[in-house]
Amino acid sequence: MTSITPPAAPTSVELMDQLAQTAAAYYRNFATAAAARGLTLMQGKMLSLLRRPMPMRSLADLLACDASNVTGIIDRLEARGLVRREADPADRRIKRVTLTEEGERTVQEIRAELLTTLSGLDDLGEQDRRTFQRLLTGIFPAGAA
Amino acid sequence: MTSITPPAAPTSVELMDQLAQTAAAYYRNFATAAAARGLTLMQGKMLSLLRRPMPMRSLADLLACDASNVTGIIDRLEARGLVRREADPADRRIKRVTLTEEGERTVQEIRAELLTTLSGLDDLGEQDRRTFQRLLTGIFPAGAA
DNA sequence: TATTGTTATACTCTATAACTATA
DNA sequence: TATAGTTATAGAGTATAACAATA
Repeated sequence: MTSITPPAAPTSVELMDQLAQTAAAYYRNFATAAAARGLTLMQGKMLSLLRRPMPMRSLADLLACDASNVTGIIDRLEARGLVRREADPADRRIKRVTLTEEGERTVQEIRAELLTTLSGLDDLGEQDRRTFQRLLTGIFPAGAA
Repeated sequence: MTSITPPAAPTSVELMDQLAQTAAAYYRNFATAAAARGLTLMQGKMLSLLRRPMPMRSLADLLACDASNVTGIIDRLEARGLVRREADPADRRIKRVTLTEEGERTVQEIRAELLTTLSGLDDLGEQDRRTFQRLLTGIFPAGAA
């Protein structure tokens, strides 16, 4: 046998553990970028969701949390001038949450800083980028990701 | 031009957004598995770290949080009989946190349930497994992952 | 002097339940 | 009746500061 044995492919459990490490690192870096602007992780996540004006209810659904939590988080973001509550002309029960200009700026700063911590992404070739996207989208059953 | 244009490879920003989705899905599933045993996300994470007995201080470092937080979380896990505080014979300042038998069982149950939500992993071939591991370990700079 | 762990404090996040305004 | 959002409440996570015990 002169052939070189390739390294064993990782098991599902090993991949799960690696995914846990990566998910933890992602949130650690996200929280750091948010904290640099005086925001908590949840406040930063909330801002990141507001690419378009959205009802409080939708934000609760996206965060998979109770609607009552959103009230407090939006309260604090509004007090800091990062978001606004606007009336929905079509349904007066609904309040649309909108980013202010400072809110937009803050989101962009957080995303830019996070992107620098993900420097490894820039070095990937086209094939790796396609594969990575396919793998990331495919590991959780439809609807869970 | 009769050739088929391949789909454009995702940009770094698109991959970052996909990673955010996947990280969120991971913790959502983890929290669900922990909640099924009456545990919070942090309590579940703490148990998962205890593959070996560890000083409180090490747990704080691994969770990237202040040491004072660990006291409360371990208090609640100890009150439920899932962990024990043991003296370190070599350094009496240190308390080693150890899983009880029920704690071990609980960790294994959570991991098993989480693995079923990651059913997509089982379908990956050897090449995809190697690539996925390489990509997950490479996107954060050394020390941040 | 430095380190480990705890306590006290204040703030944030979280789910539950009850409430209002609107549909 | 049902839905959107708020309030009140209690429990959990979080950082800061101060402390006791040990190194």
